[in-house]
Amino acid sequence: MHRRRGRFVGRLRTSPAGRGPDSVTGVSGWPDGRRGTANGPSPSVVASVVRTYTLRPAESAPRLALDYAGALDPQQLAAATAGPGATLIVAGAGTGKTRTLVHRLAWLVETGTPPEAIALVTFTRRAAHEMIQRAGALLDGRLAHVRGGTFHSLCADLLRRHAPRVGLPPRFTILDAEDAADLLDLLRTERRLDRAEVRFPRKKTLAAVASAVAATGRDLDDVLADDFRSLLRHRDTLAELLGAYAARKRALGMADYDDLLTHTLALFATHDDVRRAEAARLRHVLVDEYQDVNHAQADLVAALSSVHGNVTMVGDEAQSIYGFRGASVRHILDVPARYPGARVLRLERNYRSVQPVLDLANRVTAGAAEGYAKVLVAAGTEAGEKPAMILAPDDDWEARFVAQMVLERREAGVPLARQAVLMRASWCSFTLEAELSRRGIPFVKVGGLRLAEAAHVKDVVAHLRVAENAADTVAWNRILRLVDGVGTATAHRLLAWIEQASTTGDPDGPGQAALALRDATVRLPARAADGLAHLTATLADLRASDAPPDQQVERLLAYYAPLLPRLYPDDHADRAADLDALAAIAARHRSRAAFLDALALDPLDLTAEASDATLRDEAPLVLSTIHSAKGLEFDTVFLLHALDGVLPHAQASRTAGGEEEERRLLYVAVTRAETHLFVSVPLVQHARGAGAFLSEPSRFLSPLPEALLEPWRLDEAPPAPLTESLAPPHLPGGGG
DNA sequence: CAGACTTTACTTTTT
DNA sequence: GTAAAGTCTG
Repeated sequence: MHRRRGRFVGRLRTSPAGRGPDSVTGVSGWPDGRRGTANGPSPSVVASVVRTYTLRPAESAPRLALDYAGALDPQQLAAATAGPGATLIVAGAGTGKTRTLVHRLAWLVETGTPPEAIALVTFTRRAAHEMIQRAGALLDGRLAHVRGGTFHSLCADLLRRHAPRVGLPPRFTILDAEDAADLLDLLRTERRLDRAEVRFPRKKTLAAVASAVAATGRDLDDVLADDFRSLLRHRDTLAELLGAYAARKRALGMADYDDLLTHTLALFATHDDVRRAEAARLRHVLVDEYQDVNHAQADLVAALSSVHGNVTMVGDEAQSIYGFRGASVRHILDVPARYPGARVLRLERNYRSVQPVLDLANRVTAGAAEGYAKVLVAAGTEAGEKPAMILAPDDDWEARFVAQMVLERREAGVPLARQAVLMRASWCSFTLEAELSRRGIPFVKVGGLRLAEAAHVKDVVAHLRVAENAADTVAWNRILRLVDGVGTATAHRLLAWIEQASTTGDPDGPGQAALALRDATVRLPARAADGLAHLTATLADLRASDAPPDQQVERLLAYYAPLLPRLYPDDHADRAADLDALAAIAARHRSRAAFLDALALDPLDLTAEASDATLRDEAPLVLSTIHSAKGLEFDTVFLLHALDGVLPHAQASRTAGGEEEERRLLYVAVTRAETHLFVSVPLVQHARGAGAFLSEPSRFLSPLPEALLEPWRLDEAPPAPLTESLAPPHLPGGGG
């Protein structure tokens, strides 16, 4: 296909002035008269045929398995079948973005792009899987070989193949956010900053600063001036500390999440042959949720598409909600400048929601400081019900209302899995979770604390990591402290020695001496001798083992499980059960290294496992943070705790643009709903200490737009504990 | 010096 | 209600 790129005709609309929602700028991205040949054979194919040959009408050749025009509306069709070059698809909420992308995948493959030469880049592995699965259903099997994954997993794969070129061992460790903070804490302590006279920022803050620098490409001074004003006084100390952090990670073969991106960029910058080879493997790059890319990710997209120049970016600047992670809408707005000649197509018809839901969504964005031109209009004709604002006395009432309404909707024919409860922060659903359990309503919780982040799981994983990379002092630090008789002092002495042993030459291979703590010059407490011997024997077994990962976990548990009662006296039994589940998950991976990568890059793997039991029963209700619900849709949506201070979060107004991002978050939540939306406000919040305080509804919803959001008051007899189980469910008073 | 115990300060979203 | 930092005891 060597058709000339379409002229840049469409443009991003960022101000309310201008064309109405009906304008079809998307289709006009095709130069006039070109549309009819979109699917036709390319001139080069025709030229290679020697015999005289009569072309069939362009519409029917080449024969495509799918009826794209029948399955898509004109804007979607233009997007799915756009020609080569750069294409930006601006897809408003609910406009069939996934449908369009899936058809685009199919179309690319049908028109000759090998599936394995297509990269589908998303922010969560779940999104990639879902899309490839849906595409697979369209074009049986052929799309399974599309390379789908997150930016981070893509970079991790690439770096494993080229690690030495950026100064990393091939078995480098991937540090998750907590590990990164732990390493920074180690450096902080080494420098005695914990005893400094002026309070020095804590490890989490340090990690946030480091990440802001890496993800946004700004220098430390700018980051401090913009986002961490209070830390300006520590500027020099921070600069030194961050330098040491980078050096230490490199010396010990560790990479944090941001390093995966920036090392890949550095690899491309210093090894142009690698960039060319990698980019040449990809005939087409598709990026979902482009409004949420950060500086490094935008550069990666450009690099990965730098040979063939075929890149499709999909996004909606009204749904940008990852500013805290370095994302900026600037990148999506800059696409026309960065990719001269890029097509900008728009999807504007909302197929998801009934109009009353969209009216509320439009109202939320109407109050934005920056105007959004988007006015969502429902494509369907179903009238729909007005969203409800539940004025609940407190979160106990809120929980009972939601549980009851969930059951009511279920009776009305909406399966649990088609309903979702969304919240700003993970804790907002604690009361509801108890209520759901009490009523036997199965649910899965997405987002928030994960099993992979639980202390006992991290303990086990740390052992595997040491077996994989004996220089991984973050993991060493963790597992040494688990040994009875080893505390901070001994651990630090050992760590220093391990670092030295693993960075200097080692005749038995890197880290062997460290692994066995052999020849350690460190004085060890006699009490710890047994424990350490047991530990090193276990590690040596693991190190030498190429048994499947689940067997390695079993071997490890023989050592670790007996420690549980001492480490976690209160709930060691529950934790032991988690670890059995972990072994089962390990069985799904082909090697220890693959298992460790998956754990670092795709922690959702574990929560999915936890839900297996409930899946056998009935597909469960979905509880999710708004962030994790991005891209999903549900018949019925409940939004919990729509309170000022929660949404917008009290902390959000501290950074520039923080509050506007919270508004977009509310917009994302509202636009997940297809037919029914319940926004609830527990008016009395229980304070942590004694007492309670009155809260206000979210400022984005006040004054309460009663024309768009119908107030409901709950009316219910107080539960009578003794007869509760006999009483039929009592309906809350509807209508206000 | 390890580890239990006490006090104090926070408490978002995720790869 | 938790996590980090500080205090005490064997």
